[in-house]
Amino acid sequence: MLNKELANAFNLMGDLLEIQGANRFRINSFRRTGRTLKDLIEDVAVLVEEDRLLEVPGIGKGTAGKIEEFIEVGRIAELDELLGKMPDGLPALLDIPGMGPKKVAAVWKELDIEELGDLKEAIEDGRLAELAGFGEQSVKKIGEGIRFMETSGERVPYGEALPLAEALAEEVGAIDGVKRVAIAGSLRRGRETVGDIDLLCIASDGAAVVRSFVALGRVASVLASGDTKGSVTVPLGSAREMQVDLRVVPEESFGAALQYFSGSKEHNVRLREMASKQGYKLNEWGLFKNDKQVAGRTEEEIYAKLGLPAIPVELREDRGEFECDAAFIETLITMADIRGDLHMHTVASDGKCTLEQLAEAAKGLAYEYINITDHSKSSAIANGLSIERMEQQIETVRAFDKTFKGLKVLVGCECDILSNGDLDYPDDLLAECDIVVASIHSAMGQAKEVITRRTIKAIENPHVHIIGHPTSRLLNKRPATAIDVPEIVKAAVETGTALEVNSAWKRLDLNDRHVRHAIDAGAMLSINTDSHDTPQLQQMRYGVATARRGWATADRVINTMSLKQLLAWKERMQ
DNA sequence: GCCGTTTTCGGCCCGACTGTTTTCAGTCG
Repeated sequence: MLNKELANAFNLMGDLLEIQGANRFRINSFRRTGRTLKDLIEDVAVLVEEDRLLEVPGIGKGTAGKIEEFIEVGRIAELDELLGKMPDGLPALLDIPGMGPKKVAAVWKELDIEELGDLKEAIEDGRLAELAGFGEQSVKKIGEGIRFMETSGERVPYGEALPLAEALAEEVGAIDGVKRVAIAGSLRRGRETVGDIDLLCIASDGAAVVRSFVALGRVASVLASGDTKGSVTVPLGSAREMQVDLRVVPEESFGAALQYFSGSKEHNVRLREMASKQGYKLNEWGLFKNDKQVAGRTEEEIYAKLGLPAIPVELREDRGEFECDAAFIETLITMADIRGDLHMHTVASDGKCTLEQLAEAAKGLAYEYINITDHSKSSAIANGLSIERMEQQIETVRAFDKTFKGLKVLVGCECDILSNGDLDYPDDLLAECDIVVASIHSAMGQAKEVITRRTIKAIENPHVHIIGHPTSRLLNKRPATAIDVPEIVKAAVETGTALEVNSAWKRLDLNDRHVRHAIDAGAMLSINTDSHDTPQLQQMRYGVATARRGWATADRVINTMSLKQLLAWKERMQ
């Protein structure tokens, strides 16, 4: 919580300084600190206590002092001072597309605009259009920006944005003269949520392609339309809109453009700095030495010229990826490593399909095994199985497995971790299962110590193999519980219990930063779909992307093991 | 404000699009 509060404080300081027209490098520095704090898994107070704050890249004497000040007295004097100089509602105006620091400062100083409502009034009554530098077009654009901000709302989950992006990519591919289309941006990096969709294509006549793009049937409004770039909004569902950007590049620049528009911004800034130190210039058109292009057709050749391995796109967040070597990259988990899925539900509890349907669908994915995990008795809403029904389920699945060809069907359960940390089934019943997933589905509001202790108790049960969706968050719906992730990781390392990377796009739990922490600490993972219907088995790719973002290697993921290895791993645990 | 394989001072990524400008500033990614 402290990390987040501090991150917000530093970001706000950045905003306030920007409106004031302060040194932009100082502003960037505060923003970088804000981002670092948001990314931090460890409690920043622990870093302060152990005197390790200055070891964090981007945090120097100045920002460290402010962090310590905040921890000691709960305030940052400079922030208070800045806040005193301008209205509370002003920084929020920076979020409006088309409104930058200069324009926000102008409307405040010239028109006394202090918040969004004031700005809307000034648009209505024509005062804004009269302001120097704000012509009719600017006002229209700002009005549209406000409308977009109000309808787009929160960032869109990966699993919702990707199908839309794939459909759009297909439409762009059908435009005359387009040779190749790619999805770039945070969507390509596999971020759990995205703000917009970035598309890239090869074509010689950029202007013509952009004209066709902004005229596509599903386009709601056109934000920009030039010779190489078009920017539009498209509806997502009934009430929301998403921004979609298309860039058109020639074939020899495709790799450079793909690299550039895949980001992240932070990764690219570092890469360009590295290029510049080696006497190159890097931009979206290629890598240049003395104005001569030396790379750019593929991403790989750019990284190679700069003496770097081909850094996988999921790692490009400036979280240490420039230091990792090619041998490590080879070992990162891929979809091809996945041999089975260990968490799924049938009609016996709250699933929509039968055992047979799941097994057939999984066979189609060329898996070696699946694990059937219906809910336990306390999950009444999910039609959890009583002890008697669970005993019956074990017999049913075992009998089915005997006759089903081409895939091993294991029998397990998703056993509730009760509010006191006890499991919902007795040990002797759990012992009959192949793989047991234990998850929290109740009392999610417990205090940090309570819910952490509760989970550790389940981790310590020798019949539990996997902790399902450890933080219980639902993207944009329900925040994570107060659980102390470093603590449960520590316990899981000690017992050998695997932590789940739940691949359902609404969950992605553990998230990428948690995975990175778990991997660094030596924990084992299990990437599962938690499918309640056969199409959901396809969501494995979201979990694998999340695991890659957390630097997970295949040898640390239990469902990359062969069936024999998996069962041996399980025996060793006990 | 941060940082160092030219550096403890002097840098700090780079180009496209737009609008209101008559040559460029602001915004964005």
